[in-house]
Amino acid sequence: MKRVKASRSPRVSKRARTRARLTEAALRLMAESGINGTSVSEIAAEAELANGTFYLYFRDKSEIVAAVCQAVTLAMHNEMNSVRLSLEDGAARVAFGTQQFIAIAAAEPKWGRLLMWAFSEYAAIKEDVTRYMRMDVALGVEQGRFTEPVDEFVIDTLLAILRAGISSRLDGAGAGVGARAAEYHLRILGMSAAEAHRVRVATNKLAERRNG
Amino acid sequence: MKRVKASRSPRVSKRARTRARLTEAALRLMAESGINGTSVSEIAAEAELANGTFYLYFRDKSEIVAAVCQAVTLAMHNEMNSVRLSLEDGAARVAFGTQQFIAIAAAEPKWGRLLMWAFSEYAAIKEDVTRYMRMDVALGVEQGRFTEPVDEFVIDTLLAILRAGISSRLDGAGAGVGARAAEYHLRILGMSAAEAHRVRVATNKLAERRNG
Amino acid sequence: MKRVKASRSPRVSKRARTRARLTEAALRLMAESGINGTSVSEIAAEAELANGTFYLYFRDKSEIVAAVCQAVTLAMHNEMNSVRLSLEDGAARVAFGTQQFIAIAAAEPKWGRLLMWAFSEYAAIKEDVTRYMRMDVALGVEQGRFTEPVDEFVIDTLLAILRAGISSRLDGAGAGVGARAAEYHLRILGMSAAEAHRVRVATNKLAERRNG
Amino acid sequence: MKRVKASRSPRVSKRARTRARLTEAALRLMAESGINGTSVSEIAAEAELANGTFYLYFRDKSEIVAAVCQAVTLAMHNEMNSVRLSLEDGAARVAFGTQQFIAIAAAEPKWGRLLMWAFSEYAAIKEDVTRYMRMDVALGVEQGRFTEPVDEFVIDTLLAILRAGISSRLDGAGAGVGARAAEYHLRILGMSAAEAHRVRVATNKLAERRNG
DNA sequence: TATGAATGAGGGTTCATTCAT
DNA sequence: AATGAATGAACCCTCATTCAT
Repeated sequence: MKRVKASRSPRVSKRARTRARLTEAALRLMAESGINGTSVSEIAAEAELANGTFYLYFRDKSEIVAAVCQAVTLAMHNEMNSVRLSLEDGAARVAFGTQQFIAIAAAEPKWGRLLMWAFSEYAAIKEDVTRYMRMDVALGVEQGRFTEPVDEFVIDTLLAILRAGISSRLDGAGAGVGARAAEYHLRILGMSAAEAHRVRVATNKLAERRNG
Repeated sequence: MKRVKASRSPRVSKRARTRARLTEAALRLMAESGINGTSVSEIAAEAELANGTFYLYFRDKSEIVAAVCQAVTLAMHNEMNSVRLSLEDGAARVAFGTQQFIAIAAAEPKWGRLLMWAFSEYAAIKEDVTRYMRMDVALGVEQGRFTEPVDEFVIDTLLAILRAGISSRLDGAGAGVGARAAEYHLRILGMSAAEAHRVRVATNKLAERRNG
Repeated sequence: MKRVKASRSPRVSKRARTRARLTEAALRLMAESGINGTSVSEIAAEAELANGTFYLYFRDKSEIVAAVCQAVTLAMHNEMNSVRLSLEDGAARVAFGTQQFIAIAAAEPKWGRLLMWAFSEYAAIKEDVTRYMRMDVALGVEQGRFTEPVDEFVIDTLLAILRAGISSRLDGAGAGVGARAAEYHLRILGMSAAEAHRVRVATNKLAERRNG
Repeated sequence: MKRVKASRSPRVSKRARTRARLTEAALRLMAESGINGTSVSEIAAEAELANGTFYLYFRDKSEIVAAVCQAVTLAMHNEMNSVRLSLEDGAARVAFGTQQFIAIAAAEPKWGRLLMWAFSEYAAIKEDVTRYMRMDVALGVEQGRFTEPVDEFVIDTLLAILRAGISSRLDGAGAGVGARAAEYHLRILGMSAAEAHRVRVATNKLAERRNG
């Protein structure tokens, strides 16, 4: 099981460790039961801390929600960054990022499920998730790979598709869904279905080589 | 002794009027604060009724949620049906339906906002909303207008885009968003951006003629 | 199924018939779910009457409880009176009455169950049930059949045993329980176990003859 | 960090004290108004605590009911155990136990009244109360003191008599009722009235000697 | 006589948050 | 830094009873 914040190394202060325990506890519970479905007391209990201790680390419940969501998206970005940033083609980056993001959410369902809840119950998640997406799309636009003028609504659409992909996979759909979401992203950005398919397949091969 | 038509306002029974008052109150409040964010007492108060009266009309809170959501989607479908069903081309129907659905949600923001909340907090809404969508897509597929194989994930994707469109408009985006969402739908279903654009524009002209 | 108040004969006014419908409905429901577990609205619904109609026949809920309990105990007394009153020996009457009361409660479980609830939730039932008991015991005392001085506590004890007997039978115990309760009654009143047994057996034979 | 013994009143933890306050409040109120007739809010108020505090100590209302009933029956058993267990004759034990149980219920009317309600509204009380009774009866049977075959119905009958005895005393009857209930128990178990009387009187003398 | 809509107090329960220790 | 007891408002829901028609 991956930890959002690992390392009990002496480097990390006790305060930070306790905070991490709370964050991890919250992640476990919120992935299971949703954000509104998880109470502060439950989080404290899961972290083996007293009720009131929670408030020494977070001003209120919303603050830990933000922390958990940031931690998760950060971890997911980190997982995909090394390969993703090595791709020079913006279209390839978009394709890879989408696929990978969904794959990670499926491989680490706690993260995926938390995201799903967060999309519903914590609006600010949008910023965290779209950060990488905006960069890749902007790169592709700059490179003339996309014909669609890029604005907020395009990003919203891409995000909506990403979300649908994660949801599908968590409900049991196969990995193909990730590939399709990637192609849909490219189509939204103006590529034809055929072109999008070609890019996505090529990206996969490239990514495998970099990964292996 | 039941009276068939004896009340001062013979059109609607008192029971029906009170029920409507509750449903409308619920719609107003839920559009504003969400489904979970609206309490039964608030609904009763907004309808100027006593707390317990609510339960003479709905078995529990979930029942009024269902009632409100169905009422809204039904109303929206009715608003768009006459023109939509007159279109013979499946692609045109998809384009028109999407655009129109978003337009209605924007014109009647209570409805739109309720839908947004329902997407998050009332899973069953999906069935109500996708009903027309499935029909139009199926028609287009039958007519060979779409190349994308249609399965649950495609529908989920279309729904996600629809949702993004409504959300954008409620946040102040202009009517162009509806048109774009329509084109995105067609792109997802396999059409190129250019083709999608052509179909959508043609559909709009046709629809205007039918409407006026 | 026996009716507490039968006869829809023209003799009986409509008012009385409606009242009876409410009483019977209440009996059915209260036997099933207890007195506190049965709401006024449920009673009205079961009687196919409107909610408010109830209050045209009973001042409040407690009044129908009393009515139902009286009706049931009256019916039970009537069922056993013809044979019981023909017995001249007070001890025989006690034995027969006890046995018969339990037998009736078992044969008409609605009645039995109502009584069990009433014992718990409607103190006044005691008067209704002990009426016959007091008479029979007094007769036996007068005849010198019982040595135990009779006071309220003896009656309470006999009632408690009767109740235990009904409860047992409703829980599935066989008819033997009624016979034993009868003997226990006689023992409480001062007879030895052997004597009590003899009287009870003789009474049974006698009663059968009168019955057949 | 848990402190083993640091509070100003080291004897009992604050938690235990608050729990006791709730239990005692519940006992007071339930003795007065019955179990169903006592609300959680009333208990909290009587204990001078906030409504929600109750749920830090009991999962739900049923839990405090069980706790109160167990506490009462346990206390009553403890009060009578030292003498009762010193009696070697099963019949004496039954006689003493019954008398004593009723005497305690009368001396501590809160306990008695709670029991009366519990008999009606909390079925599980039967097990708690009959525990000692079953042991004593079994002992007497083993010793050949009782001729009545012992089964569930006999126990139910004994319990019913015990209950009648407590009820009588709470309604103002004198201590004689306890003695009579004891004799009735023996009669039910097969002893003649005279024998039962003898045993009971002898037991009383013995018990007084042990007590004094 | 009958209806049935309406009331509103009260029930059990949850939970984010505070605070004395 | 940590505890955990305590708070109290809010939530959903039930029901005996009233009243205009």
